[in-house]
Amino acid sequence: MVGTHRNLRELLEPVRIREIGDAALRVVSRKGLERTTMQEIADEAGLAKGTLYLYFDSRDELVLHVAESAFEELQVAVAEALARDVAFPERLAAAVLTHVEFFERRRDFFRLFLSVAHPGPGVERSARHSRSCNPLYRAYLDRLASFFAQGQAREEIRPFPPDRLALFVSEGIAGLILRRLGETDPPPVEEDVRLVVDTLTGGINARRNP
Amino acid sequence: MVGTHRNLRELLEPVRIREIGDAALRVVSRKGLERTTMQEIADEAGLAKGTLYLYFDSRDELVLHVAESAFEELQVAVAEALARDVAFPERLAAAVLTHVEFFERRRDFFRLFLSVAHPGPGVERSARHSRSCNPLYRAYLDRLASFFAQGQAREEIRPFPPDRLALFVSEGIAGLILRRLGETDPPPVEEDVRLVVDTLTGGINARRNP
DNA sequence: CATTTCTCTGACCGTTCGGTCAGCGGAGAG
DNA sequence: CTCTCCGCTGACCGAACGGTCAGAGAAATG
Repeated sequence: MVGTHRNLRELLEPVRIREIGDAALRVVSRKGLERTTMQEIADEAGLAKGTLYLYFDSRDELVLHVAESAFEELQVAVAEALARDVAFPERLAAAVLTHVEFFERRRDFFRLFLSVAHPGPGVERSARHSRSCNPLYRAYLDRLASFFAQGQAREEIRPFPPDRLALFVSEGIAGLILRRLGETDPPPVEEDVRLVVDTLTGGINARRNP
Repeated sequence: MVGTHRNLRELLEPVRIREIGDAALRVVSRKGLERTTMQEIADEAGLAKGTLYLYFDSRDELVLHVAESAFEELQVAVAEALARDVAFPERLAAAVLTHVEFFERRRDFFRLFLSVAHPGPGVERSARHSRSCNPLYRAYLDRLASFFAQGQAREEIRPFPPDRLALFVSEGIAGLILRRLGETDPPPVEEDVRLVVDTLTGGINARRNP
């Protein structure tokens, strides 16, 4: 019967895609994006290399798919924190906390996040690795920038270029997270979050009147 | 005469090492560290690939040598700014300015700086690319951290963990520089420097009484 | 049972890269 | 002019990677 075949394929394909994607994420988190090979993803997924090409046209397409999924997850989490209708410093704190906690939960995604955020070469494109996922990081930064712009419109924060500010903050946080992931026993999340939030809200100068 | 031969070799070796190192830096700045090949460095230096191996044992050793030279140059520049005996915010501003200007002058080094700063893989070592240059970035961060620690001893800045603060600031600045290098017409250096310095000294909150 | 129709496999291919080495060619010595 | 020395060359090698494809093998069909 033909219907059975259709059902099997339609049921199997999403499962395989998810299996392969999850395996890819695990391998990337261990080895970094550049050193992740199709063979290793296949081994991790318990499949043969050729099978990967039944569900993805190329390595780049696979990476792009995984990156898109993970970025969307991050977007949703941070957007939720930014959307709460509370005072500005609280929203900022919530966003930073969400950000750090997200990568604490999804350690496997952070390496991919970094690889996507920092485009490999400068001018010369045409890599064998996906360059096309940059827009994902751009979109992520834009959301943060518009948050700052919104605060500036309400005259709650100083008129720095919002995109520059977003970049500075985002990269600073990413640096802390990267360090955390390398530490066997990182300090509590709240400590790093407080550093960022306090610095941003009040600077690093000692309080004259505590 | 034997002396002539000795002189030639002793004179030639440092020159070749410098030529090859400079060529490597140029190629890395164009293509990124991962995509820089020995063949391309050789072409850039006007030599054959085999010649590189007369002066360096391996690709990793070449990269390490170039990274060490460049990091030392950066260290000297920033240390100089940090050493001035002026008030704290001024020293900070000078350091940030020096940092940004250094990479504005030495664009060719920044890509290598990034590759060295962010260790490729997480746990698994044994890459074909040099992992041994991480200490260079660590040393760089330590200097910045001790600057903050010094300020804390004088109770001029708040008691955040100095190494964390250094990391946050350093990565934030690096993000801004990376953006600048990608822009065809970046804003003046002073603008980005002011963003960082003002944020660090006073936070991003709008001044209540300007 | 044979036949058809799937998914899945892993040996294989072309390419790229780090690294090697037999030998070239010019400069100096006799 | 010949011989020796030596910095330099680039063809070559093996390893590793992304990607392919003929066919194995299970499952459904008759």
